[in-house]
Amino acid sequence: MRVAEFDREYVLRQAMHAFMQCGYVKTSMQKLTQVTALHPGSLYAAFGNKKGIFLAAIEQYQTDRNQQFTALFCEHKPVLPNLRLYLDAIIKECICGEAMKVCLLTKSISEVEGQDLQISQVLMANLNAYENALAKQFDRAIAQGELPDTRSAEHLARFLAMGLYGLRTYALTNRCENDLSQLADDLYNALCN
Amino acid sequence: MRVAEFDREYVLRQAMHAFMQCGYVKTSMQKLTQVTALHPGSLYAAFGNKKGIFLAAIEQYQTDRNQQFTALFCEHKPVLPNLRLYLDAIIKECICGEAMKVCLLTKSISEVEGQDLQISQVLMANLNAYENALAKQFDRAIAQGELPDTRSAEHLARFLAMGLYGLRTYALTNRCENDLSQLADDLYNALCN
DNA sequence: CCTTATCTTGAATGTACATTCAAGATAAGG
DNA sequence: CCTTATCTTGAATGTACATTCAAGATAAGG
Repeated sequence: MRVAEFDREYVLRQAMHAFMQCGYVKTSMQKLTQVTALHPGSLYAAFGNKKGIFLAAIEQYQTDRNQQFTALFCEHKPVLPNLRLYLDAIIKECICGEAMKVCLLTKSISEVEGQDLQISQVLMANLNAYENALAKQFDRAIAQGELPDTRSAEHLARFLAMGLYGLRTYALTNRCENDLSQLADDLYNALCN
Repeated sequence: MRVAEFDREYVLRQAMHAFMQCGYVKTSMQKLTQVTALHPGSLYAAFGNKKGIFLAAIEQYQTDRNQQFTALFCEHKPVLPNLRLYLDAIIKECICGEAMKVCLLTKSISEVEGQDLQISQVLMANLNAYENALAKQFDRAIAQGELPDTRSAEHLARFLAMGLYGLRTYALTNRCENDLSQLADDLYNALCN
């Protein structure tokens, strides 16, 4: 007879950004109450515990990323130019100092791998889904004759996923835009030549 | 008039493995006393605090990796076959479930980036040194005619570094040896073709 | 307007942790 | 063998943290 007041998406996006900035362990409940403007009791009522908040934030992250992805790789258009745009967008994220420069999924799996099986499995599932989404695009590119069928779509997707994980990590050591753009070019050429 | 009893290298390697497994924050002093078989007082006397232990462990890690690297890429031999061996060695590390499957430097920079400037800078410096070591090898490969000089050694080193960071992260999501070997092949071909 | 189920509040709790320190142990110099 | 500087020991300390819970607030149904 009283309804929850907060905006779940807003709360989860705030939590998501905190986790991207500080990681899972280092993001304290106190910090989460600050960024969400919710009191501990409310957070625990809504999500159970810190792990519950984290898992819900991962879900929100994946939802948002999916939306961004399907908006860019819209059907009826050639794939490769969109891939270029996608790479450029990622470079931009890497350069701006914001939290979005990291991928919550890869950052988190690197952190919790070997510590929390449940979280690891959720992250692996999400990353595999991402790879499959990439493969779908390569499938389309091959079907439309944009790419030869010498390498399978899965093969290409795997390589691109690896490259993007590496690109984001590399950007932590070198934020020179030229160097990063060149790496994106190399990646593109390795896939499309 | 009494000399420290413990073996510094042994202690740091034990600490190093703990940090690789659990990360910086999640490796407790209690865990460090366990794996090093040293009491808190001794660790604090020797390294100041937890951060001091971590920085010393990073130094040990870099020393060990350097030794492994220079042993493999010995002078007087062609570079490219050694690069292949190096890639194979990394794949092996990724597949075995040990702590060595992660790179302490990239795992740590992903964890502490934005939290501790001093540690970040040490890690960045070490990763840049690694990239330079790779560039040196490509320099030699170009000079010996193993590679054309269409791309600079720095350029090739940057791409390989990115690829290896990505490969290790990708291996956390997919431990299939065939897939990883294929990725290593792709990486090699992107550099050498 | 009143009831009541549900939500919000924030102080209180217990635990895990990094760090300290005083007492005890030990090896080198004499 | 004795002295003493340094090392080792491990219990004690204070802090940061995740979580709980009882009291207060609020909105929907009647």
